[in-house]
Amino acid sequence: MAAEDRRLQILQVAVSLFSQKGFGGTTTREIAQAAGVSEAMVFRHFATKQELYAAILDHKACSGDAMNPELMVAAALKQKDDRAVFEQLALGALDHHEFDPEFQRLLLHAALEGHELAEMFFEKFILRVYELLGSYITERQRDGAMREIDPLIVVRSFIGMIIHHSLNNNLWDPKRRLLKISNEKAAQHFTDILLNGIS
Amino acid sequence: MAAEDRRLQILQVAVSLFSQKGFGGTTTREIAQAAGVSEAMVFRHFATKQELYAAILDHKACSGDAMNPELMVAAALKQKDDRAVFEQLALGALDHHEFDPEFQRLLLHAALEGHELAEMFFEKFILRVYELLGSYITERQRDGAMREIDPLIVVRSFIGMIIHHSLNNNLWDPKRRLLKISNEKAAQHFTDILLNGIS
DNA sequence: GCCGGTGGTAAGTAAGTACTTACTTTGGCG
DNA sequence: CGCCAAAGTAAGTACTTACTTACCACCGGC
Repeated sequence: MAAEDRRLQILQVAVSLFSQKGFGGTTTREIAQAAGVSEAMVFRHFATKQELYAAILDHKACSGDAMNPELMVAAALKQKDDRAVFEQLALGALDHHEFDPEFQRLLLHAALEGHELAEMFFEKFILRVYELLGSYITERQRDGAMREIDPLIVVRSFIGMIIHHSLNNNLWDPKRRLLKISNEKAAQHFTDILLNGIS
Repeated sequence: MAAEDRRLQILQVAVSLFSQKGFGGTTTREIAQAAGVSEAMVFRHFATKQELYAAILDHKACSGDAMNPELMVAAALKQKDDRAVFEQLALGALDHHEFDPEFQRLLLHAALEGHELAEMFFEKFILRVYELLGSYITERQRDGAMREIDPLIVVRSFIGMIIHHSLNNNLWDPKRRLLKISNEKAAQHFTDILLNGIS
């Protein structure tokens, strides 16, 4: 097997294990076993367990497709289509979290363990979403389309609905005992409540 | 030192460590050291590390003061004072999470690790909040005070705002770089957005 | 005064743990 | 073919881990 492929395979196997059991809860032997190689191979590709962990977070958080909020709603932003802006953003996030639940778990583990890449994700993504949405809301307030209220509180409310909904689906209630609803409907209703709430 | 006191002391020290570094990331030696005793004392009071962990989750999640949502808003519920119902609930949760940030971290760790007590917390608390708020909203919809919309979605939206705000403050943004706001103001604004959103 | 139980420890043990070393297999190329 | 580097491994090493054992010191009551 080619080195590059093996490296990627180990990485993917490790993603799954780390997301399930965290950094401290996963052993290098488990990773090697799951990849079907000896431990020595793991350490040939990643000098230390930490380096493997960092490579994973890097791979997941940075080489992102849905990691660019501006692109996702650029059209709606220009048209000042409030509903489209919020609904598309919500749907994008919900779909991403449903398609790749490991991502959210990994990120949570990293944040709880205080890994620097969790902070990096915060700065490179969350901060930008707040800025993007915040300034859009400010603009719409000046237009008279939304009432006066701290835009950051609005953003927090909206992001809260979305993230918490994903967290519920992925972590607390994977069987959907509390609430079973499509991402489309969720995005629509969250947007509905928010836009009504600040109009 | 009396046995009961020592037990409690070890428990509290372990709470702090587990909440910081999780189950796998905390060693029994660290716990003993932090409590100022030998490891043997830890194992005299708790047969295994697992048992200590379970005792902690039990202690935190069950012997709860703010663990009874009905009591907190009983008066407001009877008076059908919507604003008071939601605002008091929000403020109670926000204050609790601010006063005891370890609780949220511990719970998250437990949920990520798939500990049974996380599920128990879900059933004994979250489920009940959904039922309580859900049925209240249904009632108010019949009264014509709120528009027709799945009450569970409303509950999820509101809980989402609250939990995500606490999670932000405790985990992602302890320095409050994104949003610095008192719990009172947060509870007020979240309630504001929600009630306007569903009126 | 000494005795038993309670609170406490120093010094283990066996089974991991991350990581290494010294060695074997394999596949592609002149 | 013969060669050799890259892919791969078995069997370590040094250390940590959860958990034990065998032993001490205090102290109230007879």
